[in-house]
Amino acid sequence: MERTAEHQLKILLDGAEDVIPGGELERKLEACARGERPPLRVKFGMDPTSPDVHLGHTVVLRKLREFQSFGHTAVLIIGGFTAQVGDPSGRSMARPRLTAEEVRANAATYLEQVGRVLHPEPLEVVDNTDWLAGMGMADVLGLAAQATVAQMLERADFAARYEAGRPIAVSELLYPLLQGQDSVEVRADVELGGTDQTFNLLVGRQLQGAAGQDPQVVLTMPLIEGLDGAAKMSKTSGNTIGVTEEPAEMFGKAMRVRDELMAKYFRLVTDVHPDEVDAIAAGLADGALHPGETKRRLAREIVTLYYDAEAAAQAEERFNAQFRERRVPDDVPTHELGSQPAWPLPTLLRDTGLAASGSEARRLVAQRAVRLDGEVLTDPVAELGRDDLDGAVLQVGKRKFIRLLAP
RNA sequence: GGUGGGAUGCCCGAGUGGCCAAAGGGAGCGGCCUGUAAAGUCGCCGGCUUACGCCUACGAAGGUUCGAAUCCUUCUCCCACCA
Repeated sequence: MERTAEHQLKILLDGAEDVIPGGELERKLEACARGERPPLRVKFGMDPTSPDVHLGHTVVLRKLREFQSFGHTAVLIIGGFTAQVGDPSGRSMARPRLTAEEVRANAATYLEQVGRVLHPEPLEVVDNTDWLAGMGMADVLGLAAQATVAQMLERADFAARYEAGRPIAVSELLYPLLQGQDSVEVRADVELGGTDQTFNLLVGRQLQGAAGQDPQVVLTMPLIEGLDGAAKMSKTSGNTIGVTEEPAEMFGKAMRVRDELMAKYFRLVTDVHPDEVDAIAAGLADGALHPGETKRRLAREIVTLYYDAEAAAQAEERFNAQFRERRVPDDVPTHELGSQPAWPLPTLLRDTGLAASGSEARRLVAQRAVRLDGEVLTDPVAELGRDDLDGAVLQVGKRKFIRLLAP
């Protein structure tokens, strides 16, 4: 066990939203430090429904990683069973039910991506299909008897829907219990989750207590807003920065983070030391730090985390060239022209994917958004000959470029 | 089981026979501004077409009508209230 319990606690609580019950984590850490108990088993569960890991996920994953750094065991639970049954949560009653095959494939992709954040060990990966799939009706009823309807209705999500008269499937009431059962099965000492998971995590405590186990400590992390600055980062909101995105893409997206969220991003998704994050926040507040430059730092930190400092520097250079100096980047994707002698502009825009349809292409031209080698094209019906096009860069808006090549 | 309400473009939501490719808002896209932030501002926002215009579209299928998102019939799905 590395470092003192006190030191661990300070790091582990940094950025956290809530620890329940207060003081309990400290006691467990101290017991470990004194060698009275083995390293903590820290649980984190995910549904393998969408395997794209983004910075929102990393807020919790990075916290899990910190536990690993202190020698504690990360217990990653793949919700294979849940994914196959189909979680009818929220409005999306049509949540996909995945087959065992899809679950396996998603889980593999997911693990590969999670591996970019977590340490390879100490790490346990388990699938809750192993214990949930085999439960009989009697087991289920026994589990269901451990919580009351009134208790379930306290969950914010359920309460709001019940109040509004919107449907709540009976099966939904069981989900928190299944998740709690996971905690019992893996004998979790701590469970991590976003603040929206608080209720479910607490159910785990309850079930563990009933099973005679020492209930897990619940440690919740804040939800981080996505690039739109409004909704929490999620694939459905389309406001994510994915951990597998290319450096340039990652850097560019990071530059779109709202000013007000910068400090939060520094704190939750980068390795910048907490004390320095405080300094950055203060600098931004009193104007000592330039927001644009600070955001460049943020973008660098993020890219460095998933690639390296060199990739980050390149991404920044490219970014500056493109947006500060308005130069055409030199590594733009190419498009092979066909064999005909000339192309109508709308057709060209559509074929290259720069416009979704001919109609949109015409609109873009009318709005002076289309350039060929930097020259604005204004004639929506222009016929462009292959000699004019070969090697030229076709551009739409500020950030879409295609280099045209004749065969 | 009974009664009533509803299904409109990516989302929300107006529209109860022609002026409806369908108000308004949001999202999105583009111009200006700029730090690819926010805010602001102007424009676009079903498809095909240089254009005239044509096609597809208001849950599904039929029907009435010169003409239907709007009326009728059947069907599917959702919701509320009562039991």
